[in-house]
Parts: sequence; structure tokens; C-alpha cells
Amino acid sequence: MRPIYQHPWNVSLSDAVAIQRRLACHIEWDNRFSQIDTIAGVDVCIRNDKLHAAVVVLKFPVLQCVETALAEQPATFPYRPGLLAFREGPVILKALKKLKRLPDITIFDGHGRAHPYQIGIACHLGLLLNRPTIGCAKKRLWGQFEEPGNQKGQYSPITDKKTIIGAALRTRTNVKPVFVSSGHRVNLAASMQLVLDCCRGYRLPETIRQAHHLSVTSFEIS
DNA sequence: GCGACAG
DNA sequence: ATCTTGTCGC
Repeated sequence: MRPIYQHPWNVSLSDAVAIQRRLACHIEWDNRFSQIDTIAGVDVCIRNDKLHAAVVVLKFPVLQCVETALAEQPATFPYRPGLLAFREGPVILKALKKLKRLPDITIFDGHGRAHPYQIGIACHLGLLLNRPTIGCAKKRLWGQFEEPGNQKGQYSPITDKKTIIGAALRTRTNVKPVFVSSGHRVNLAASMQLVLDCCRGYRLPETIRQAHHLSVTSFEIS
């Protein structure tokens, strides 16, 4: 089956918003995955207007690396809060296409549902890839939340007009929380559990940490 | 007009 | 995200 959703990337800011609003109603918030054999982390770094994307696929739940992929591309679309997918999406898809096998779950360094139109980069790319995804950001973009308790595992909801759109989750005791939200086909509870399952180190899931390291390393070499 | 604002 | 020195907390 060919990709169902596709759209141009070289668009104006207003067109980008229009595309988001059109795609948003197709995002699925319920779990639609079964066995999880692999889970991946994706991240992008920018040097001299060049984007470097890295994806690290880990066997789950042992978190052993089974495959990685890199891609680079000039940065064209500007950074605008809410439109991150249009800036980083293309180079990320380029890296993901190099994988022998797409991961069962993919975690992004950015939001999912906790976005003004409920279509953060994790939702957007999950829909285009037709795969389950999770958003895991370092800072809030949309919605209100209270600081969660200081112990690892404690969390508080991120809400938008009484609707829970994500959670501020403490992945390490006494360390700033991460902001987790559903991407595509993974509900909030499962997203939070998986993010915690992927934490073996600092405060981001091991998957994203490794991808970040890899993306930084790649531009240092290039 | 002012404040907020993923990466 | 990137740039970039000293500095606060455990």
C-alpha cells in the first residue's frame, strides 16, 4: 500500500498551517501497535544552516542498538514554534528511509499532541510514515501544567481547556521533567510508560540521547 | 499593544 | 537549535 498522506514541504508559512489543519483530523490517539521489538529515537542538529538528522534503532526492551542512519540537508524552512515539522521533517524522513526496517515505535525530540493544532512533529511524521510515534520535548509549547513531584516517575497533566493533551514527566529524580504527548497511534499512558522504559541515563529517553549524540558527531566529521 | 514561543 | 564564561548545587 502506497503512502496515503503526502504534501509539499517547500511551502509558505500560511500554507504550512493549512496543511497541518488538514492533516490533524487524521491523527489516531489510540494504541494501534502490538509487539514492540524495536524502538527508535530521532534528533536533528543544525550547523551553519545545514541540518543533520540521526536515527537510532534499539532492540526493545534491552535497548541494544541494532541500526542507525544519518542524513543531511540545507536548512530552508525557518524555525517557527508550531511548525517544527516543516523545518526538520524532510531530513528526518530522509534518514528514516535509509533504514532496512522501520522501528515499531519512533520517539521524536519535540511534541506530539501538545501542540496548538494537536499535530506536533511526532503526530505529523507518524501520519506520513503510517507508524506509531511519540513526542518527547524538553520544553512546553502548548497547554497548561503544574510542576510534577520531584521523584522519578511522578508526573502532571498538560491540559488545554480541560482536555489532557500530554504530561510533564519526571524521568530522573530532581531533574527537569520532559514533556510527553501522543504522536500517532500511541496513547498518552503508553507513551509515558515507553519513555520511562527507555531511560537508562540522563533525562531524555536513551533512544533520543543516542540519536542526538550521533547527529552531533556526524556534523563534527563532515 | 503585550506575552508566549518544541527545535 | 547554536553561541558561550562563569557559576550554583549536590
